[in-house]
Amino acid sequence: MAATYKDIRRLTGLSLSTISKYFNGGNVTETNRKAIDRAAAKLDFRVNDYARGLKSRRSKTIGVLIPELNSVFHTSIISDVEDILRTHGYGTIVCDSRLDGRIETDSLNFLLGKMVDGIITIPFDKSGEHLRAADERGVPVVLIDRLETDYKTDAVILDNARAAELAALEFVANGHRRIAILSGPGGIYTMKARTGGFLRALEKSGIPEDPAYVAVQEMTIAGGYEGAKKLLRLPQPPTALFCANYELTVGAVLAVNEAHVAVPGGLSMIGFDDLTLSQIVTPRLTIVAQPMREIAEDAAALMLDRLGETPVHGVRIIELSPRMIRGDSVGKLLP
Amino acid sequence: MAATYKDIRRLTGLSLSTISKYFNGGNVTETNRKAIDRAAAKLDFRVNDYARGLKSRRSKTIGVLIPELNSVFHTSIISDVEDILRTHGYGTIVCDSRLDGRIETDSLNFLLGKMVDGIITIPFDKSGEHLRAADERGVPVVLIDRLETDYKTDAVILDNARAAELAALEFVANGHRRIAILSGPGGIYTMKARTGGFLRALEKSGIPEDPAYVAVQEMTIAGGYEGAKKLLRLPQPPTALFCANYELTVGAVLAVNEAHVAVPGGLSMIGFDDLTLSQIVTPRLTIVAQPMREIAEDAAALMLDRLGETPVHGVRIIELSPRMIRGDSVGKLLP
DNA sequence: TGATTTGGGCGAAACGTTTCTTTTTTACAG
DNA sequence: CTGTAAAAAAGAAACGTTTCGCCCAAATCA
Repeated sequence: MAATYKDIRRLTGLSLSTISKYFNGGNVTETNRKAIDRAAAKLDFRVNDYARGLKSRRSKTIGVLIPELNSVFHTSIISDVEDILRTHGYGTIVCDSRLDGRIETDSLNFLLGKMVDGIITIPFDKSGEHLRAADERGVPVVLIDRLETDYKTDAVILDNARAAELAALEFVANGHRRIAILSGPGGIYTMKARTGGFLRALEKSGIPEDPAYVAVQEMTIAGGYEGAKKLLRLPQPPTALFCANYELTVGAVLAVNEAHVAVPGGLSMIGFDDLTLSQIVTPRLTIVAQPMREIAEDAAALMLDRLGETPVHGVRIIELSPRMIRGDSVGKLLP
Repeated sequence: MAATYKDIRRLTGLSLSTISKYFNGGNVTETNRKAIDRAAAKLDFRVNDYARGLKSRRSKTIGVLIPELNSVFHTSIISDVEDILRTHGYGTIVCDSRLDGRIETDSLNFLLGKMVDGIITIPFDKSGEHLRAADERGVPVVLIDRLETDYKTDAVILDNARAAELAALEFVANGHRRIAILSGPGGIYTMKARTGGFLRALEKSGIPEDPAYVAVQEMTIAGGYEGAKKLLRLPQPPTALFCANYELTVGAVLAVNEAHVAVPGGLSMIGFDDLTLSQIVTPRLTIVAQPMREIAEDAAALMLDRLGETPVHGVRIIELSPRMIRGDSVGKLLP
């Protein structure tokens, strides 16, 4: 049976309010502090979060809602966010929506039921309608990676167009003209922005859009593999390939390796996200990297701000800049 | 402001107990059912989990504690477990211990504070000491993938020795003698069991242990990559390589591809876990597979059993059998 | 030294449910 | 119709905290 304040009162003779004050960081005389500590240790006491949450309407917990647990980018960011929030005394509850809008709504409500103080999410639903429930309850929401069409709130995102542009310009600067992009469904915020930015950059460089060089696949390793295979099989295969996210990059690398296409001799490649793969593959992959640590830090900071005493006005959207990390996977094409 | 039973009482004239009964699946007259439904909809009412948890000491929530979010095997299993529990009315809270024993203990206490009804964990700490806290609170624990040395409780694990044996025998049957294993630290339950099983099987087949052919690395893609490189650089490189987990397999495939070693011509390979990679790589990888869905189902079932009315006696450990999925990555070595 | 501030301590009333007990209604057999 | 058993509704007391207003003693000031 779990111990309560009453048990501590029994052992110390102090009042419940004093005990409560102590466990909430209030001031208590040295004598009482020791007495409570001793009693708590003896009883293996732990504050009952439910009673506390019921009364105070705060849980010191942040809900984290992401589309799937199987995306390395997502889980990396989330892990960092967790670490930061932990140092500020906040626990985190992670839910994944399994790429299902209904589950996403359910999970959000589950989190609200758990009285989370805030919600950090990489949204899946394209409208953000489900997030209104948080709003109505006064629970702040911070978006990561993607904006919603109908729901405006704090967010930290990448300058996706710029990221894709970096890749496009690198290819162009090296003399490439047959440049392909391997991307995800246009319904996904990031994919749309990256594909758009990529094609616009090419166009500005005088390379018209060629639909054959735009491969759209599921954002999975398998999708990347399929997409790359398809591009390689074209009668006029591209000389350069940009992969618009991490999973697509991994899949493409596998396909290219397997087809014994030399990189960069036979194909120049630029991947996405500075995660394991790009760090170990040879030749070292040139990648467009997101400042992942910074994303996590900014998201956590936005949330902690909202949770602070002083009210924050308006909506703050932080757009971070990508940077290119040059490896040896882009070759110069002689005219 | 969130609505409460009292608001529903105001709209329906019913008593709190009737309303409570209804929201807990009790019987209520048709008229009242409708009235409550209408009021709840109008008020956007949702039961307050904290009040409910405080009173009933149950949360309809299962805590899930895993070492890291970045392991595909872990997150796949967890996703399945979540799905199953969801259909039984249980929510899940996922925590990861970031491969840190102290965080693991903290997270466990966090979960207990959230009044989880049970804990499903892939433990990281080798003793399981931290799990006693759950015991003391009467919260059932189910282990997945790994057993603990000092804490006995329900678990579902793989017959790891058998899994490794399958691989070893396959190599032997194809005439291989220079057989290597790429494994993880001996401190990890699964790695120890797999390495042990592998070496014992070889020994029984008359192939003595050769330390040079046992590569121990961190269980990451980078670790697998390093380990495989090292093995390939040996003066007498192995003709066959078994990778003892998924991340190691991915890393090894990358290294082998990159070194332009033909599979199975130059090296026969057997990987671990039936996840994306093995499904898409060419030549199709022979793998030792865990019945992942079954693991998830059994773990969920063990937990639901403990949560049921009828008390369950003793400790149940389910050991599942691995199976081999033959691809084209193991070649016959002529004598 | 008496008046005033300061701050720890106390008691009691919530918070929104569940649950046990008691009362009322309903259904139905006699 | 009446009497009775069963079902449904009502009433009231928790659950373990936080928080508000108040009291008191010690410290500070004039």
